[in-house]
Amino acid sequence: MPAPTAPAGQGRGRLSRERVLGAAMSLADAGGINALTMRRLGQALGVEAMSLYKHVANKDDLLDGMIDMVFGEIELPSTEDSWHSAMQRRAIAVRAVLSQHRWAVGLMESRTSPGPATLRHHDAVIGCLRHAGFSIELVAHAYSALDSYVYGFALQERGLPFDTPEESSALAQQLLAQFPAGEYPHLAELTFEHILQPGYDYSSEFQFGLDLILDGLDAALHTA
Amino acid sequence: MPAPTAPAGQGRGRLSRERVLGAAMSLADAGGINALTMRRLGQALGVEAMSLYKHVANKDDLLDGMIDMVFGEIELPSTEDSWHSAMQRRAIAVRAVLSQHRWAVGLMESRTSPGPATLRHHDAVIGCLRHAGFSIELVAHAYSALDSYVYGFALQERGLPFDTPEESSALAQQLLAQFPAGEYPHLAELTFEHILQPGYDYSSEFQFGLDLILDGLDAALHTA
DNA sequence: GGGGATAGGCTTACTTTGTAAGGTCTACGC
DNA sequence: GCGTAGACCTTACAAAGTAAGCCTATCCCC
Repeated sequence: MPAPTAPAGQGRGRLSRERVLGAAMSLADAGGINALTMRRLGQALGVEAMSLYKHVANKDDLLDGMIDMVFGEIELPSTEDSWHSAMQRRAIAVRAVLSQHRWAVGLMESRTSPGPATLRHHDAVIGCLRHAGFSIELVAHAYSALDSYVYGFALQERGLPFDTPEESSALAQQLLAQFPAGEYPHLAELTFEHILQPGYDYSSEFQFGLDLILDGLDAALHTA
Repeated sequence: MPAPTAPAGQGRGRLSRERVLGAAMSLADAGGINALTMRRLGQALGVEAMSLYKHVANKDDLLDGMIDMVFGEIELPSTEDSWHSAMQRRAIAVRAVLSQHRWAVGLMESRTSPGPATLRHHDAVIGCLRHAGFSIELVAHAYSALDSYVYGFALQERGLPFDTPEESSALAQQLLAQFPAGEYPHLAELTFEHILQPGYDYSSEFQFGLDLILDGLDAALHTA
């Protein structure tokens, strides 16, 4: 009686897998993956925790769905660009998405049942490289190298204590101050003379390594 | 009265931070990070869970200690080799350690208080590169690129459902069989014609990407 | 040697988590 | 009108981390 018909609008309407996944992502984005509990998720949706189980099988299924949604946010590489720029754009897009959803990198590991968006994504990337003349073997090499780098970079970025360079450098300074003078000279040098310099931003390191890999693949493609 | 003096031998003697950390690593190695609970850890040491708190501040501290122990297992790069082979050896060593302690990659992220072994390790790597003539900036580039790759690779490796190629391929086959024929043609091609081929082993992909990065650094060093 | 301090281990108990089992209510087809 | 199905709720339990406080053996100083 209170609820009219709730024509699938925005707010209080019926639950659905999509709404559950979306709310779960918001929660995790805001408070980290540990802030995502079934009870809190229910609360965010105005519902009891157990009601969620009508829409996801269990928490693992929820996490699987979230990962697939993350992949869904990544634009598929087009086969119209050169493979080089397509892969560059994709790498940047993946990193962007992973740094927006910091919880995602840590999950990729254990989830072993890829969803449709994930599979579509992989298929498109492989297709792009095959299109450009990569042998199957070289595709495997390339994909492994690129993804390892991108995921690893995201992992490191997420390890940083805070988001802005200012906060980060404050923390590094405090950390360095703690350990015995002269104990780690090279680490200290790098920190003081580079990382703590104004304007340093770890995220700008991404491009360097990416170019290394892309250029190397270029060479491999042409000598093959 | 029952315990004689227990002269710090091997088994039932007193606890210590080292013994606790060691047992925690064994538990995590054997059953994954989720198998590591304070109660089970206590049980493994013949002790109640709460007793552990005399030796570690809390579970986070325990995890920090474990990570530092992992770093402690990695041989420090010597400055006697060429930087190229020293970095190659180090990368391989890191990967080996991370694949022996699969739980470790997933933790690196969130831990932000490095222990002494970790700091020593970083210092030695940076020192090795500086010794070889890398500018501070290039050291930062190089370290970021190498570690991103190594960690990312370890992350992907750990995502694989099972350890042996046989198990893995069985699973891939089963997975592929599930999705609609022709839906993901490139992914299917790569899987059937490469990954499922006898003798394929993902771990051998490591070297390819590593060489890409090392060779690229070589070039960067010489053009600088 | 005696006495008190200390440290390492134990007991108990509370909170938070995922989720199993089953109840209730609402809407809709006959 | 009534029964059936699906969505949501209530209750309950096991497992986790850990706070608080107890118990006892060891060790140190007089």
